[in-house]
Formats: sequence, structure tokens, C-alpha cells
Amino acid sequence: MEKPLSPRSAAKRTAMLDAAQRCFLESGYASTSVDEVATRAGVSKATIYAHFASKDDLFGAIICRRCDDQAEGLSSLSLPVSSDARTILTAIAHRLMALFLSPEVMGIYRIVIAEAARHPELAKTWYEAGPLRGKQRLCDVFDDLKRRGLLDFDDTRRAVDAFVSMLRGECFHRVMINLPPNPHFSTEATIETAVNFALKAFAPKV
Amino acid sequence: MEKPLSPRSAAKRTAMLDAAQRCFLESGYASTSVDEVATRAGVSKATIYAHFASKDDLFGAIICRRCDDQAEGLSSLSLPVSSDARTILTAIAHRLMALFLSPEVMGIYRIVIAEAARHPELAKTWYEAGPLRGKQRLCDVFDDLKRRGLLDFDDTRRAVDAFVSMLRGECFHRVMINLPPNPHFSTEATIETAVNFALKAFAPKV
DNA sequence: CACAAACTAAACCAACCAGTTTAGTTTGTG
DNA sequence: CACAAACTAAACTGGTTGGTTTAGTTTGTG
Repeated sequence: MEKPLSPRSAAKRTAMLDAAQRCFLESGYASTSVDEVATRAGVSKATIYAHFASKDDLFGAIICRRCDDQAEGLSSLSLPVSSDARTILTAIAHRLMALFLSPEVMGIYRIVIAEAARHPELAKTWYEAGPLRGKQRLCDVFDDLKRRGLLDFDDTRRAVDAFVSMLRGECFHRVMINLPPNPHFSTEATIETAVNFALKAFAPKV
Repeated sequence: MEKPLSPRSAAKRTAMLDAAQRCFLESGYASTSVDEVATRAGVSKATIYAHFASKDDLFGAIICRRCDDQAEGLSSLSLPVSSDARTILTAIAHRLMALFLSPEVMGIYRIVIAEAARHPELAKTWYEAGPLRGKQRLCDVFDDLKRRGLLDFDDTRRAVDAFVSMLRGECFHRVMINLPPNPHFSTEATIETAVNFALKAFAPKV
């Protein structure tokens, strides 16, 4: 079912996907030529078309592979053992920020936004495999914090969404559009602000 | 200096910019052909190249015009007369959300992200004329609320950034990548959640 | 009416691109 | 060694693109 798994030269496939990803993230979908992908993958164009039905199919394969990777990456979002809400939120925030600002996640994010209009299914697949599942995991964490009386809120999903969104402020935006960083909105400052606000907004009743 | 202002047929120019904007926002920069822009503007291709040096120049002109429009749009961000923090924050949030979700702002946002790598100066120009100035205006509003003892926070810019960012959550993201809306994260719910959290996080000391 | 600026349609150019085909080479396996 | 699957380089097709040019038309003004 899953594909009989071709011999060792499935390394070619990886090379193609890697090269294509780099090309697409650098230049966008339309501006990337299959010839260039072939060259950078050290592979002939015919081989690309032997593995993928079309340029579109190749693009889809990249997004799907990314979705699988994301699933793994999520497991690193474990929460540290602590009874201090600030410690836990800060640790989560650090991991999230590192994830958001990583070149791969950032690059895929940019291209999904750019291509969402022409590849709606891919955008949906990516969003559900990545951001949505990530938030679901965070919901578990937040529910646990609530159960332990460290935080309080009415709606877990909305609390998580607000917390995550606060991390995606000025700092995130500047990186996304290649602007130089603003020291007043450094990664550290962003995390600290978000955690401070969350601690107040989600403070348990006394 | 400013350009001697061509005769009435600068209406052509507007038509070209309008058509180009629609094309670029629909299909992205690379997938839009100058011929198509010409057709949709009801103009010959030669006329386009008489007004703009290149496709790139045309693209730049659109972003710049958008920056001017944004400057105007900001003045509509006046705050209502009220001594209730919730009322004021809710009113601001409504205006911001309407702005963020409007097709033009959304479209420009998408394309700036997509083209930031190849047009860094434009991304900078747009960001400073739009989001940055918008936040500066909000800082004035927030400072005023603090002065009146309705809210409290240490750093105005960070408070504003956090508030604005909370509005750009799940709801905003779904629109951005053309996903169907999730009723649990409706515009109204997003605003209510953000305002509730802000009121707690920015509550004045008793 | 005359004149110049701005416009038009259409042909044109050189470059590029997705995708195919051909003819030949590598490579692992029995 | 033999055989088949996977690969390669390179040429080729049909189509598109940014940009230019040409030759002719509209338009407003004195």
C-alpha cells in the first residue's frame, strides 16, 4: 500500500525534495523552474518527472513531507516539571518562538500564505498537521495547568490561541518580511511580555 | 518637483494601478503577466510601459499607493468617548479586525510576505507606513487610557503589540490561507477574548 | 486647421519554461 | 555475464513572458 519502497536510490528522491524546497522557499513557486531544481539536486529533469507527475505534484510532496516533520517536532513540546506557572509558560514560549523563527517553518509559512489561493487543499493539509495540532497539544498542557490550579481561564482553546498569538508580534513579523530586528522587540522581550500578560490574564481566583 | 500632473488621462494611470493590483493580489507577482494587466485596465501594453519602467516598477507603484491609502485609513482609528475601558478596547478591536480582514489589507499583506525576499525595500516601506504607524497611533490611545487610570502597563509599545497580536489569532490565520472560518474563533469571539485578557493583564492596581 | 502628446493594435524578439522523447549509461541482482 | 530498472544528457515542442517597435489613431489646445 504505502509504496514498495524503492531501492537505495530513494536518496535521489530526498535530494530532489531538498533541492525543490530550497528553490521554492527562496524564489517562490512560480519563479522556480524545474530545470533549476534538477540542477541543484544533481539529478536529471527526466528523473524528476519519473518521481513526480508535475511541478505541482512536487510542490505538494514538499508540503506533505513538511507535515510529517511537523508531527515529530511537536513531540519536543513537552512541558518541564515545575509547579511554577511562570517557569512552565516561559519554557513553552521559548520552544514555540524557536519553532516559529526557524528558517524552515518560516519559509514554509511564507510559501503556504503565498500559494494558498492556488493550492487550497495543501494549505488546509499543512494547517491541520502543523498549527492546529500544535495548539491541540498546548491545550492539553494548559488543561493540566488549570487542573493543578496554576492557571485559570474559561475556554482553553481561546486561551492557548491568545498566548500563542502574543508570541507572534512585531518580532515575528519583522523576521517574516526580512526587516532588521528591533531590539525593543527581541525574542526575549517578546517572551517575557507574553508570559507576564498571560500570568495576569490567567491568574487563578484567590 | 512632484510631477507636473499629466492631463485628465491620468485616469489611465489609476486604471492601470487598479487592474495591476487586482491581478497581483489574485495571482501573485510572478504569475501575473503585463499583457493581462493591460487587458483588464482597458489599455494597451505600450501605455503601461510609457508610465512604468518595468513590471517591477509597476509593482512598486502599487505598494506605494497602498502606503498612502493606509495613512488615510489610520485616521479612522479614533477612539470613542467613554470612561469604560472595555467599551474603548472593544471599539478599537472592532476597527482593527475590520481593517485586518478587509480584502485589500489582507491581499497586500499576503503579497508583501510573498515578495519580501525579492523586494526588501518595498516591504520596509509598506511596514513602516502601515503596521508601524498604526501601532504608534495606538500607543497614543493606550497612553491616554493609562493617564486616565483606566489601564496600566509598564511598556506601552509592548502592551499595544500584545493586544494587536491577540487579534491576529486563529480567525485571522484562517482567512489568510483561505480556510473556512471556525465558529469557535469568530471575529466576535476573538475580539471578546482579546479584550477580556487585556482588561485583566492591564488592570490598574487597586 | 494644425500640431504635438498620448494613446492604440499588432507584430515582433529573445528568453524561458513545463513537460516529453530519445538514445545511451549506470547499477544492483541472480 | 546478462538483464532490467533507474538514471543521464541533450534535444525538442508548444506555449508564455517581459519588453520593444512600428505605423497609425485619438485628443486637447492655440
